Amino acid sequence: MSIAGDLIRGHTDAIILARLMQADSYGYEINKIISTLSAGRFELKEATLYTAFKRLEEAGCIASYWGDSGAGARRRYYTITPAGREASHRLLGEWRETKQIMDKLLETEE
Amino acid sequence: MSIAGDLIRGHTDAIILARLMQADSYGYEINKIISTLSAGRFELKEATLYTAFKRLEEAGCIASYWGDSGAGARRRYYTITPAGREASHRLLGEWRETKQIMDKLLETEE
DNA sequence: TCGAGATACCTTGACAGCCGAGGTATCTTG
DNA sequence: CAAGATACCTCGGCTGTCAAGGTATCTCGA
Repeated sequence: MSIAGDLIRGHTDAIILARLMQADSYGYEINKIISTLSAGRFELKEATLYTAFKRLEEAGCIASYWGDSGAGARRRYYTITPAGREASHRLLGEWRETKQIMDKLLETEE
Repeated sequence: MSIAGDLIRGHTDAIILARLMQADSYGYEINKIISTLSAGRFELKEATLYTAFKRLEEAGCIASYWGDSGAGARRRYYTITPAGREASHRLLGEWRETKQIMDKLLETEE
């Protein structure tokens, strides 16, 4: 991975929820979307992803159901809950704030 | 802290090195500068900060020396090394990349 | 003079998230 | 029927954060 995992640590939930705001999805697909959108530079490891799913489901942010697979093994789909939408919105706000502050702290030449 | 620590996890080193690129400094001061520049929304805890100093010194990115204090207790000043400058530059690049990718992953409305 | 408060540094142990490694099951295709 | 893609899951180690607690120095006011 070109970008160290710790750089996205703490953003994992935000990324997953943002995906589920678009549409229901499942682990394997979310992983590929992230990889595609980031041109391969972000890559959530499976263990990380499933840990996050479990965490988010326990927190009531997402719910899951077994769905049909077009091809391949069975899929566990995740859908976002109202609490998840709220969390997603909050996390997006936090990201924007983080971005501003980090820029202030790192970009010293104006 | 309004911004969870995990959000800046992985950026701590970059923040510290960026500070030391400006001038030699010491723990207590760096902490206050970060707090000030972020309007109190980022706040590295002391334990975190000193852990980071130790890590960066062992990695050869910074060096330290005891300096005079104008008022108060003795201070351990840190200065950035050539390796630290390199690391700082690299981390800044990674931050810019992270920012772009995160925006792609989170900001869905164009 | 002496105690409070600011300055300043440091360590320990608990905790949480990331991930390497390994495992299971299903479906398609040759 | 074997190989490879799809798809899910767990365990254990590692690393960074932080609450809590500790030490020492200096200033200033009562």
